[in-house]
Amino acid sequence: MEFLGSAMNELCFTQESNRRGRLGRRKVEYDDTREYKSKNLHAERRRRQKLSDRLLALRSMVPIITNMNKATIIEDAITYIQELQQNVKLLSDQLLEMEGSSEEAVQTRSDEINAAEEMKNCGIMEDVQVTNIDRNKLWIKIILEKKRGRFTRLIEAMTYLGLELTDTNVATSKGAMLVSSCVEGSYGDTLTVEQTKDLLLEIIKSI
Amino acid sequence: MEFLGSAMNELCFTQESNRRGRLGRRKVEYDDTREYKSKNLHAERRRRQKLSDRLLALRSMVPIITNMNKATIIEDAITYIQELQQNVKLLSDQLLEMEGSSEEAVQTRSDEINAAEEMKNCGIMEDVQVTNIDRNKLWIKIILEKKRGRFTRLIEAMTYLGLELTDTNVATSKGAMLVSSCVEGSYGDTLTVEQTKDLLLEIIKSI
DNA sequence: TCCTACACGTGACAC
DNA sequence: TGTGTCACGTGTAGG
Repeated sequence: MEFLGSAMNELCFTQESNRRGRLGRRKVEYDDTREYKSKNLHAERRRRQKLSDRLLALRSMVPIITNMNKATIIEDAITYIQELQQNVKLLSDQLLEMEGSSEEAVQTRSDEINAAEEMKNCGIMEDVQVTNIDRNKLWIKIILEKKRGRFTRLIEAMTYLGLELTDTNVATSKGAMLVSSCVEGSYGDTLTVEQTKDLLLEIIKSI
Repeated sequence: MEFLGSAMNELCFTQESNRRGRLGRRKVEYDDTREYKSKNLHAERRRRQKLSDRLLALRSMVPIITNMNKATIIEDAITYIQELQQNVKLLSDQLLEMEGSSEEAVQTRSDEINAAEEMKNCGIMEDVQVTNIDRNKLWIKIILEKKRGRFTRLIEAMTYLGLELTDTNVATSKGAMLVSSCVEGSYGDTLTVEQTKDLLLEIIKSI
């Protein structure tokens, strides 16, 4: 049973010291003139080169390399994979938690969509009416989609834009919200019907 | 220059065919009786075993293995790492987007906290008053912390629990919300002052 | 000099 | 039959 023949003594070594780290160096140049015992020499050479290339590629994927050794490259790759897996787990958990906490918001939005549909199904349209009921006093009636916090935003906007509400009534039904109120100018300003109606339309569009 | 001496012909091969896949097989048993030319034989054996172990560990980390080859193991590990990196990027992007969209909610909560503090600083306390103004008609006054959507929830709860609101007035100031309303039983039921006050306190506690 | 890590060619298998 | 993969012992370069 023969193994590792003695014909290898003639192998030619050439000292190329163009080392790239420790891996990937080429110490020996192949001598195509001499005869080899094994026929699978080229296949083995290809196999070695392929494995070396893969290892090099793996090294390029891993950010932190402690050593250039083959074994350490694989070891670093393993720790990097573990790190990535943990990262993925952490992120997905965090994402799941966030989705759980924002479930309420999603529910709210779905409620609002349902409210809008119900409102349209019942033939109720958004509407603004303004009537002069006294000197410097207007009576307004607003019909709008019921959305969470929309009444508060409406009151805030009206107050901010100089409409003082003296008596306000709110009713909600079939996905719609009806607001009727007596308003006057915050600083005793006289309000025209057209002016106020345009103002209210602007407010409703923005909230 | 000597290379690969002929003394290796005596190497003993034993045919163990307990193959685990293709990697990790032990075809050759070491013969400690014979003499070896190289002194670094054991070191080389250790190095080979270590590298093989690392490769085995790497294989165990990667879920999908197309082949048991050394090169393919590394290749699969590379693709797995790329997959994991892409996964991390996707998840972190999604998380960032979610945080951005939930910024509004955080702002709302901070507003509510500020409102509650402002309200307490002004010496305003939550309060419920119920007065009988007519047969089957009560006048109620509620002071409570202003929170987004709380008025809507209040009206919904009152309606659901059998309180019909006939005339309602809402004012917000200094982080507080004042609701005054005339109420009667939804189905003509008579309401007592105590009953209604307890009901309102329950509602406010839960919204 | 010693030690570590590497590439080499080779025989043995497996498909 | 041939092609591909593996482990082996070895020589050598660099520390």
